Amino acid sequence: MEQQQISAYLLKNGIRPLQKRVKIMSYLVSKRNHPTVDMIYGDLIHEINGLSKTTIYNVLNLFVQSGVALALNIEGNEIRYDADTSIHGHFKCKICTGVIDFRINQEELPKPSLEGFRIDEQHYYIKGVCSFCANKIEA
Amino acid sequence: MEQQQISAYLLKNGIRPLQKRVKIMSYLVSKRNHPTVDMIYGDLIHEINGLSKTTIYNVLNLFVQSGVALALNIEGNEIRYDADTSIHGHFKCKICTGVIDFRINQEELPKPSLEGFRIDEQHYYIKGVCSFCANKIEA
DNA sequence: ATTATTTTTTGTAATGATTACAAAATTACT
DNA sequence: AGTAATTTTGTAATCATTACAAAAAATAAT
Repeated sequence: MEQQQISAYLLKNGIRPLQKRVKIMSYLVSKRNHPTVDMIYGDLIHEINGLSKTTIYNVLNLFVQSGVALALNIEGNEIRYDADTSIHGHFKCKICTGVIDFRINQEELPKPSLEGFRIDEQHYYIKGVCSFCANKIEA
Repeated sequence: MEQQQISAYLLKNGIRPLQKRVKIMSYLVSKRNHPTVDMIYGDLIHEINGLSKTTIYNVLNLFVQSGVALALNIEGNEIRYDADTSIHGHFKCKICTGVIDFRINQEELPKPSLEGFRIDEQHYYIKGVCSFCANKIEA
């Protein structure tokens, strides 16, 4: 996606499209790697002059509050971020620690009997070993 | 559940049923409140003489590794523990911060197309506002 | 354009949860 | 009981995240 499109997207969601915000969203959208703050920082520090880790925290919190990113809590010690806010599941491999998406439809998700509850977010996480790592173990 | 039953259950899962382990498992099973370590510590410190928070961490990690407890990562800053290892979902209320179970069947969960992946754990979390808190807001 | 005002970013310090580790205590074995 | 192995304890270290005030940047007003 072009920076222009990113800017328009942020603006539409009530976020002023400042340079660093656009770059961070751009990173999320293009990489699709469900990064931690450290991963984003490690990559963007080379690209953005004088970037602070605090800024990444600020911007990501803003993104989550504004609904343009999801905070994934798959493992207790790290928060990962995802710019894909549509319904989908996440698989985390115990070996390579990578997180990958898998498609699910809203209709597929179980409808819990939660009478009178307001549902804001639905998260479906699977943990295990990905096929690539499973093959390596066998071999 | 009686302490005897807890002991037998732990033993069956390869965990030596030492006193504190039995008490902590007993707490999880009877309370069913998806506690954090601090919640467990705050409650059991009165009951168990000279209990250390580190012990709770050790024991819970052992429980999770041995498969007799689940670590829930619903929110990034806290791990909650659940002795119910059967398939079920969790709802976390943003207002009262409480976590409650809801029933789902294995068959209801979507079957992702993850060819060659080994699936160890499935977690389904919903965040929102529980009916009790929703009523209070309206009123 | 220049200045003033608001918003954002920065950097350091504080917080809070979890882990590391060595000593003390407990448990199991002979 | 005596010894070895395991567990628990308590403090210190670590790591991710947040608080906060100063600096910088962006926006609005003159």
